[in-house]
Amino acid sequence: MNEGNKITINDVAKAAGVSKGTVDRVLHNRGEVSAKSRDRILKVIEELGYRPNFYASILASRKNYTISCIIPEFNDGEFWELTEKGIDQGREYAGRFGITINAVMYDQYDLDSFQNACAKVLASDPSGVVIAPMFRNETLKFAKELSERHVPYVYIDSKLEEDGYLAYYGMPMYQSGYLCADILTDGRDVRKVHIIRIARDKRGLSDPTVTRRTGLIDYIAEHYPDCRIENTFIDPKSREERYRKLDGMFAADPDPDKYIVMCNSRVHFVADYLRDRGIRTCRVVGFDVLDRNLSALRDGYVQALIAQHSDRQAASAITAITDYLILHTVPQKKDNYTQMDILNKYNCDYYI
Amino acid sequence: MNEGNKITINDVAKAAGVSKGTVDRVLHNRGEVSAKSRDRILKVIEELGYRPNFYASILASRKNYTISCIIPEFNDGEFWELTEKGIDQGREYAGRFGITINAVMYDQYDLDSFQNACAKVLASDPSGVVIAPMFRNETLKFAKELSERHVPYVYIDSKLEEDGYLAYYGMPMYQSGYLCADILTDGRDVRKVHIIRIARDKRGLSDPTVTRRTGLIDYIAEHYPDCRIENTFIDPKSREERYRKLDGMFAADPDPDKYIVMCNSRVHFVADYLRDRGIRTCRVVGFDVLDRNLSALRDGYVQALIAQHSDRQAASAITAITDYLILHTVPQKKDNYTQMDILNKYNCDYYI
DNA sequence: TATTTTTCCGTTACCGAGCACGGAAATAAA
DNA sequence: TTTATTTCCGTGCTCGGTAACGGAAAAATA
Repeated sequence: MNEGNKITINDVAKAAGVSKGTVDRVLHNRGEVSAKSRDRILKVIEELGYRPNFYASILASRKNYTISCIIPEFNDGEFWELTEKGIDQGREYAGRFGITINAVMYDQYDLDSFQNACAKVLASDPSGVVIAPMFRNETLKFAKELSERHVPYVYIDSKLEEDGYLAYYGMPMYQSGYLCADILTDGRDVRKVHIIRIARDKRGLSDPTVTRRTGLIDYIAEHYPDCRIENTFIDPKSREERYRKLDGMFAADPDPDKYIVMCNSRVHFVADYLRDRGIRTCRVVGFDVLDRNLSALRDGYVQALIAQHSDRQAASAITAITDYLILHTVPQKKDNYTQMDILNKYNCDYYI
Repeated sequence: MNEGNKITINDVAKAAGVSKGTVDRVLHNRGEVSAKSRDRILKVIEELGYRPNFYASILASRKNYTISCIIPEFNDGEFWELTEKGIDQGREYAGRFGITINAVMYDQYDLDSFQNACAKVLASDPSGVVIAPMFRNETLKFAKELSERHVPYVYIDSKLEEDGYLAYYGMPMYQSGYLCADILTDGRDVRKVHIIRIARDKRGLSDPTVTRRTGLIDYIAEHYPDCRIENTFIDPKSREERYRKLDGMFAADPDPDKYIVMCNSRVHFVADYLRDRGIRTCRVVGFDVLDRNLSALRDGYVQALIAQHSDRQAASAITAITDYLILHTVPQKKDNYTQMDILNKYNCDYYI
């Protein structure tokens, strides 16, 4: 609202008995103001409820703000593509305030790559940072550096156990696993659940879906104490390997009505297998709205997807920093858990 | 982006060999410009890719834009409350551009009240209008008047079969009914579905949920050809009357495992009844996230809710008009169907 | 006390656009 | 041809801040 707020910097100056130059100096902590007039001006600002007009401000100051976004690199159709879309949305908003957004990608399986990305961003002297962290220690170090430089930063996707960040936007991981189990079992007489997991070759990598899997397992334990859980590891790089593993899984379990779940966005691997083998008797649930997952959903090889608007997470992160830089406002809530969307073949086409 | 775009009105003036005053005149069609220089200026603007700086613009022009929102009035906890929240969000966005939002409510069961609201809005000479229409003919008349005055207007919730509107934000009603039926039946052996409907005393009112009910019925017919559908009408004003009707319904149908659905936001009526009667054997599905519906969901008297972000619809509508007024941009898509959210007890707490 | 150095603050020229005002040039009327 | 009207356009002030510049007053030093 700009209505009653017609108080300008000149009004403040007049009321404080100084010139607007002096008021501007205290507004921006530019020094060269005596303690006495500083206090007086501050008091007047308070009393009058002065709020600077940010159009005038942006117009006059030829500042060049930059927000850097650090996210994992990706191929077409992969999870992080949606995040990049959100960055584009954020760019549009921030662009209106003359803020430049630049995205820096890293290999989420390579620590060096992450370090490089962080170093590059630090070197570019950003006004704000959005980060999707994958390596705990490195991120903590990075966050500390940002804090010391008073650079605001926002976590997306996941966050760390420190509290220097301006905000966090992500999904409640544990609950998403719990929810997923509920949808998978669907009140039926479930005796066994197959969790398909990605075989991770490199050690020392934090698996972001472990919390989710815990939620899943807890639900099963609470609601289906007699239900067995079986893990099958597949290789994201090799189709043949995957098919061999899944063939093995099907051979070992004679029951054709299987309950299959994946805790990450790669459920299309399972769907492809089922399609090729002509298997339609399984109930399959996975996560995230990749194109390949959606078509599996439409074709009936996947019954449900749990989705999150990771685009909105990124966009909100950029908006938060923009508002912080321009309007000097802090997000209403620091930790923002985005909703968990349940998609099936009847509502997925309207998911935007 | 404002980066490469450093071309100012002065650059244009210089390039066209006129003064900025003249450029400004053609920019705002204020006349008093010869056809010759007009064309030249237009050409230069095109060539240079000039985009006016809207900070400067807003700062200089002391215009007073107002957007009026016409929605049904409501009591605490009712459906339209969420829309009003969205209006507040929109107000915050629009407020940044010095735009005032004012909401005008009407009695959705009273034509006169709607007419009054429209007349009042027209009299206030708004810069833009957001409307949730309930009365077809009156709305058409109103829309025509707005078109003639070149006042942009946006439909929310539902729209009409004319195309003068700037945008529309709402739920796909038919599909929501279809989806609802899928969730209600849930792949089970359903023989009978009870639709609980609100008894409408006044005639001539368009029931916005009729399309939704059609989708519901179509799904049943396609997937459960032998399933019977039974309608029960209840009175929103009288609890006793409702209980009598529902008692009757339960008495007439001996099967305790009933499938019950409501196509509007009042499913809490059913939940209250079930709670009071201690009935936990039914599967109940309804619409919209009222507080009373949510607690019914948590307590297990309702199994699922189909929700829409009607707050975002309103906020988007206001954003669209704001951007149209300030940035002179038109929404990417004219018809925007918001996603249908499936809520159960495990994800409803994260629905925001 | 005279001089140098700091501290502190007012003045002023912008930023990019909107618009009122007044006047020159072109046209119409005398 | 002179005068009255139009048509058309440039000038200059404004909006609310930003920040460089320079100078007066106060403090420090000689």
